[in-house]
Amino acid sequence: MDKTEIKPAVQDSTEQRIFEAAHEVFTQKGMDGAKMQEIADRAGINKALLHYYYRSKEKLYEAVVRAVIAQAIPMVRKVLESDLPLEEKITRFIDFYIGIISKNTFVPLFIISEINKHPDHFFENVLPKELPQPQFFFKQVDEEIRAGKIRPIDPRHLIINIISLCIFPFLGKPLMRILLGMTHEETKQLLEERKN
Amino acid sequence: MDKTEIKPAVQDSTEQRIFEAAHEVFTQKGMDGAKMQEIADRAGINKALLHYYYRSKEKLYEAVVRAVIAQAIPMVRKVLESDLPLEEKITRFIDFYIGIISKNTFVPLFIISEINKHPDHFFENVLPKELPQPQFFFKQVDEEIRAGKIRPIDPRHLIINIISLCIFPFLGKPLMRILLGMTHEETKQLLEERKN
DNA sequence: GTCTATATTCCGATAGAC
DNA sequence: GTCTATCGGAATATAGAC
Repeated sequence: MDKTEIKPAVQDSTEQRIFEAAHEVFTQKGMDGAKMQEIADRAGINKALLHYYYRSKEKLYEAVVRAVIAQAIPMVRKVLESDLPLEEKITRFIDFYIGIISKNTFVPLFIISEINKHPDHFFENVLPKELPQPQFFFKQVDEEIRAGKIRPIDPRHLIINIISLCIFPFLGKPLMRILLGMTHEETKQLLEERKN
Repeated sequence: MDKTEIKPAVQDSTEQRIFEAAHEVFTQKGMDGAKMQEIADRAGINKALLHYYYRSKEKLYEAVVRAVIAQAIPMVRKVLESDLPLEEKITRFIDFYIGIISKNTFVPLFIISEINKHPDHFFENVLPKELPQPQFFFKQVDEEIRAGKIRPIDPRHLIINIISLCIFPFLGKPLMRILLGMTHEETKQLLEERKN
């Protein structure tokens, strides 16, 4: 028991706190909008420490992006690669996904935005080793179509449809609120309802 | 014919060129990512001139936002307020919308992103005088449900669904391309197909 | 490891000549 | 109206004391 350092998964080390603060700020404001000062403030430490742990803003950003991607990929794989029956699979995915995203509203917009603005960061540096394999999902859809269980559809469109209907309502929440003239409460409730 | 200045709608004045350059840069990079230098470069003029025509970066940004909103609002009104039969209305909207957005990929993401990052700019300064009125649309949907023409659905969800399915595929295009392992060409073709 | 102070870079904005 | 040159502030990054 004389380890000099305990290394539990959840540790309140400075590095950890910095990372969490950076995660918040970057996902909400993007690479350009994020300021090192704000990150330092939220972490309750000094600007200089940011550079001590992560050499530069860019490196810190990369760490966050990597974490965000690492969290997102398994969710997608889960849909594409599990061998549950299609409908069940989709239902589960939607439940699971809407749960996550409700608590983490900024992440999807962050991913989409930053891919557009800084494609290099995503594709040169932070690309995950193992991309999801959609082939299995394609095959499954084809089978269910042949069995007459679902109407004929290009499986890629099906995926896009599902993802669109799950993600966009959250992305566009503020916009919709204005268009439909709703209060925050109504908006929140409406999104809850969508699990149908 | 001795007017000192001709004032056609499409004029290649410096102010016009600045605005167009600003429109490109702001919609692609957002308020924070956009740099005055880049706007000047694209307009083929000097940084100082930007300030001559538009006093500040913020003012220039506002001008762009105003234009973007002014262009977007009528599109939404068209769906919500015209008195075509519902299905026809939706079909037309989709055609029309996908046409526009294909040429103007960045605008929707710009709107959604900037609303999240700078709500003040959108809601304090640039709010359009006249918001679309969804009530008419709601009523129409109700009627068609009662007539048994469409299955029962909260009209707000219907709107959200339509918009999601139209907009998100473009927002998420780069993401989808990676997930599904497609080439640019395949992606483009897939989006074309979606008018179904 | 953590801080203060300072260097460095970048960018929006202004002054002033033409 | 348009340019060059420069100011001033903000933000990233480093030096160095503790």
